[in-house]
Amino acid sequence: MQDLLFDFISKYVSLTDDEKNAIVSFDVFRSFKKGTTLLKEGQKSNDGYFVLKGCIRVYYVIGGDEKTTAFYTEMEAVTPHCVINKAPSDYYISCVEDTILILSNPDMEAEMFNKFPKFETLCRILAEEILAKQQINFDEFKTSSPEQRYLNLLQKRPDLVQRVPQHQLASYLGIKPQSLSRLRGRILEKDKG
Amino acid sequence: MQDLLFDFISKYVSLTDDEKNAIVSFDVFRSFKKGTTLLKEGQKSNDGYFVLKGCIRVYYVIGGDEKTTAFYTEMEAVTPHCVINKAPSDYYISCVEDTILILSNPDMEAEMFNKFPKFETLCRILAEEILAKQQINFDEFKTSSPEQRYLNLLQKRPDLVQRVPQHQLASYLGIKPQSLSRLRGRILEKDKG
DNA sequence: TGAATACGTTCACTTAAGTTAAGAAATGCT
DNA sequence: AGCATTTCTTAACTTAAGTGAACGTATTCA
Repeated sequence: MQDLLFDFISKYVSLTDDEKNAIVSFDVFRSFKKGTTLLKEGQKSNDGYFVLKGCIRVYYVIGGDEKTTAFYTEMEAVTPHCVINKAPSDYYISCVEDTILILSNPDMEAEMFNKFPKFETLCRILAEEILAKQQINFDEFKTSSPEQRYLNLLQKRPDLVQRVPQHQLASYLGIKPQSLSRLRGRILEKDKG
Repeated sequence: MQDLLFDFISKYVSLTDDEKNAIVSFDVFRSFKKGTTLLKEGQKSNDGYFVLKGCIRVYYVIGGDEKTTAFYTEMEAVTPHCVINKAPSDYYISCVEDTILILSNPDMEAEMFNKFPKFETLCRILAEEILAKQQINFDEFKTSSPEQRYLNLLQKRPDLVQRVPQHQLASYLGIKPQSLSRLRGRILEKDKG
């Protein structure tokens, strides 16, 4: 399991055994059952997440219903907004599947940055890379219709469409579940005709 | 002008005079006339931008027309995707107004990170903070209607609505200029009634 | 300064998403 | 296994965005 992490990191910086051991010594690997809530609205937390296996989901509760805005799957990382700005969370995070995560928090990061500056480089590069990807994602979202967004998702993250409930996918696409159903029907019709 | 930069940085890390001089020595302050194109589709570039004064705009040309996806104004920074992934740019960046920018590039950053590790900390914190803001932004976009997005923009960046042409604002809101016109009329009606 | 271009608004019409409701299918739980 | 709940789909109707066109008003620039 740890190898998954170190293989991932090796794409960005090379770690000595010392550095690897330092990570392991923090004992950050955690397993969660499907449905587990990791973060609640109103809650303060210091935990960042890196998904080793499984899928977690960010959602808001607005006017009584859930609005899903993000899914994180294997080798994706997220530091919740509430960790950055030290305020109560605006949203929930829960496990879509049985999930294995690596937890991080600012104290642990500070200690690591101090001992091994290389880790700060890693985090900077990761943040910059994720930010750039996020921007492209947002751009695509803005410049396309719900139908295009769905087709795009089928291309880019076909696994998501399988492993995630439709109604959660719908709000991820910025539409209602009924519209997603209809839209899928429309696409099937086109493929036939 | 430089003070604007150093005041901004001082919110994150404190710089010595040596460090300030190092920045200045890179001679990174640049002025551009309204309408100047900073980056073109297909072009490779290494420049990141920090807006000291003015406004720059990111847009795609899709099927012959412009889709504006971002505006950066005073004290906002952007590193184009093409700089991160070293590929030709998918989009254009141009100046909405006469603009003063600070240019950065990976070589210069590497040198600074080397001499003053504090700069890497600054960049990491900035990237993390911008990423968190961007995520909230994206979440708001996904969970609201074009009308709500416009009202939200009026609240959060009222200046933008003034300084930017309507048709550019429209695609920024994910809709057509005609729809923005109509939508604004609708809001005015409501306010009256 | 005058012609050309770009910009914003309005309108009529089309298309697609939101809403409400109902029912079928899948899932979870005891 | 059987009941309850959640999830997905369908349908009819409403609302809003997309489209194409027209028109008046800046802006640009030769």
